[in-house]
Amino acid sequence: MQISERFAAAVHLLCYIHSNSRLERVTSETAAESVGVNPVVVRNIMRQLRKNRLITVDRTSGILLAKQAKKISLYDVYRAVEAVDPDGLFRFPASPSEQCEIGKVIRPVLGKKLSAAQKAMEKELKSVSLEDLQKDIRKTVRRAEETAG
Amino acid sequence: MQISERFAAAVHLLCYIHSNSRLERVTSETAAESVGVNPVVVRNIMRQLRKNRLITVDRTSGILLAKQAKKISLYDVYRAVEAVDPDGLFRFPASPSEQCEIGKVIRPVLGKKLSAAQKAMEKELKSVSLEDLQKDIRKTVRRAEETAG
DNA sequence: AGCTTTTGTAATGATTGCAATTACAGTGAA
DNA sequence: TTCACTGTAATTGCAATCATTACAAAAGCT
Repeated sequence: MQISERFAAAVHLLCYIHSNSRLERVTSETAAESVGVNPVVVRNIMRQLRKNRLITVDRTSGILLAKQAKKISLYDVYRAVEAVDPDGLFRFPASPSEQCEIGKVIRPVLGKKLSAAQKAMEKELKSVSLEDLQKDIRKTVRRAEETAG
Repeated sequence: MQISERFAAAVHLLCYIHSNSRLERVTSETAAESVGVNPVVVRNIMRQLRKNRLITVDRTSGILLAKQAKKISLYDVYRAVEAVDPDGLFRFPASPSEQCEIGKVIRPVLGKKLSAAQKAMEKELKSVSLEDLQKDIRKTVRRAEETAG
């Protein structure tokens, strides 16, 4: 099982906006080309990012970040695109036996442990900003150029 | 998105085996009833747990844990039932643009951050044993009985 | 004002993955 | 040998994801 690529696509999209919006007009077409998905997918992601005030979409300037890159965390994006279900990351069988001691209480007991695990993952996402990513991207590009050259 | 209920079902199954296998014969039928899934689902989970040496299945004694409950972690179960894809928890768009600076490097750069997040989640799963769960279950049952009077 | 570009959104379809279920062969205990 | 289970394959139904088509609405440009 995997978390929908919509999340990674949204992060890619935001990085793309961040590094390109000053140089050229960013549209759902150009972004879709970079991310490698359909333009309509980009527009749907854009809707979620806009609703969560991570980007602004404007006729003249195109698509822009709505905040500083260092103020946008991976977690913000993850929440905006609803990467995981509101019921939590881990799914449970719908109807364990009410007769069985285990069945009666497993859900809250195990649920507590699993939600701690989910929170640990989300805490990591909170610790990474778009700016951090952008720095790593530049570093990686530079290193690749040195190796090639 | 959510992680397959097969994982939670496997944990439930192991708890059920742990608390019942001394008292009565545990079969895929009785276990399926407790967990609330089809017996074939239980047998398929059993196959994975057996392959990973977490349970033994024996004609006379029925289904038993293969190790002490304190030596089985949620992570062991999570791995055994292949709760997440070998490619990792987070999915990526298949073909980002090779022309674009971002597209060229986003995958490894973002991948590193996301795999750190996944690892944080898994670390939490490693910290919880079946025995821990069993204790919480007993505690919860006891508390419910007290409240009921 | 009229044309053009792009966004916003709905609808459809293909693909995939999950879980339920049916079916049946194999195995060992009684 | 009979019976009760396990082991496993095959199928079906269903839900989620993503691609794609289609088109109305908005807003720039001439």
